[in-house]
Amino acid sequence: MKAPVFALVDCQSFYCSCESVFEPRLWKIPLVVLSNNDGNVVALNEPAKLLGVPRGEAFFKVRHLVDAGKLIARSSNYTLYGDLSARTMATLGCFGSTETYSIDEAFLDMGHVPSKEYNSFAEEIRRTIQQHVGLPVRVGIGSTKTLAKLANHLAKKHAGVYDFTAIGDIEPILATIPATAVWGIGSQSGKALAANGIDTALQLRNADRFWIRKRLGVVGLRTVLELQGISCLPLEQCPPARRSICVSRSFGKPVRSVTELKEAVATFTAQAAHKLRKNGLAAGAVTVFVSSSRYKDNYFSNSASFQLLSETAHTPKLLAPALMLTERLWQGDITFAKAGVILTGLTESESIQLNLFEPYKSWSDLQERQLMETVDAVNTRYSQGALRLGAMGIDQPWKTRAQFLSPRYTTRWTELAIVKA
DNA sequence: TCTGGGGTCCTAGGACCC
DNA sequence: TCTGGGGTCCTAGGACCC
Repeated sequence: MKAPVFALVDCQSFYCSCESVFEPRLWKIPLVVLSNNDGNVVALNEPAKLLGVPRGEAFFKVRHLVDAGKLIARSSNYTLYGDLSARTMATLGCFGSTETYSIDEAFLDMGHVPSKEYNSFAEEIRRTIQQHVGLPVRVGIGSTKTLAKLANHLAKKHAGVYDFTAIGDIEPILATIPATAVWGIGSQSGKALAANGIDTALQLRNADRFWIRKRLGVVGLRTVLELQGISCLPLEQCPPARRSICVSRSFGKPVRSVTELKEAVATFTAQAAHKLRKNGLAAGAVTVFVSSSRYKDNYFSNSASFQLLSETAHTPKLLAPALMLTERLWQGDITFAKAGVILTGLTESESIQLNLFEPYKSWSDLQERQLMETVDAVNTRYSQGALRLGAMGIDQPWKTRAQFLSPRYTTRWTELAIVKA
């Protein structure tokens, strides 16, 4: 069998690029995209990096640059990014078998491409995605996923394409890369490695396997083997079933009343239930978590779960326990900054096990489904929350800030870009 | 004043079983 | 005082990813 070869294709400064596709002046000027609640900087384009803004910086610390006209900020517009991501993945799918790894990255099986053509193939991918979607992508190629990821990292400094398989001896290159730049080596593992004199990707590749196994577990061992060119992670073409669905938000302003906390949890529950139905799933348990601000003294966080009698995707059936849990978690002396809802115990909604102790009423099950289908259809047609439960509130004073939101150019007729000629 | 969200996997430890 | 071996399942917490 032919040894595998992987490409890792990722979009350059994905969120910023999505914003720039529909507002081309942004390609050339410093741009940042903010997290939910306009909290911190999650993406920067090249000009913004040159300005010295660090990723993850709290927005209020760089706000003066925006006020001075030196920096443009956008709230995150996940509707837009999700749609451009889907278009990018669809285009990439024309080049071979793919595994979507994140909103802006995918692995591609290169097995069917003659090795002499890797480079031109990668260039063709870049040209095509640029033409079809308008997004710049980079391609890294390697004999394992970990090496392909590392090659992609190098592609940032090599005109967009980097191919490890074209290089006879990669050791001198690995010696220039910090171990923490390797996929799977985070800050904690990085510390453990550094304490044992392992600072570079080359040292990691040559580290003692038994020590790695003991210190970093099987995941760490796999990383080392992959660096050695031994492929341990196959291309996953069918993503495994989701195990959980989570909707959580920081509040736009502090929440002190149980009414507001319940409104927020009700809203998150409805959103999570909508996601559930979109995926054809039903949930067996609901978890609610709440917390105060991490950045203040007396940080408080707590969570509680409720096991349902049988799996459901019916919003009111998920809402009742969620609200009950919220009342239990609320404390009068706490200022809440964030809450969330997690649905677990997910199963395909077509294969729900009936519960022996719960009355079975097929007509009401059918009615419930039809009701939810109608609600989803109305909300898709108009906007999420157009049709909602009273428990979600009207004014929603706690709702997330998004002061710099761009239009949903590709998914709303009313928000289409207008071209003046 | 203002500091994100949504996932997965692994491991260790406890409960429980024969 | 001495007190087996092996397995499963569940959960909480940690680490990682983007």
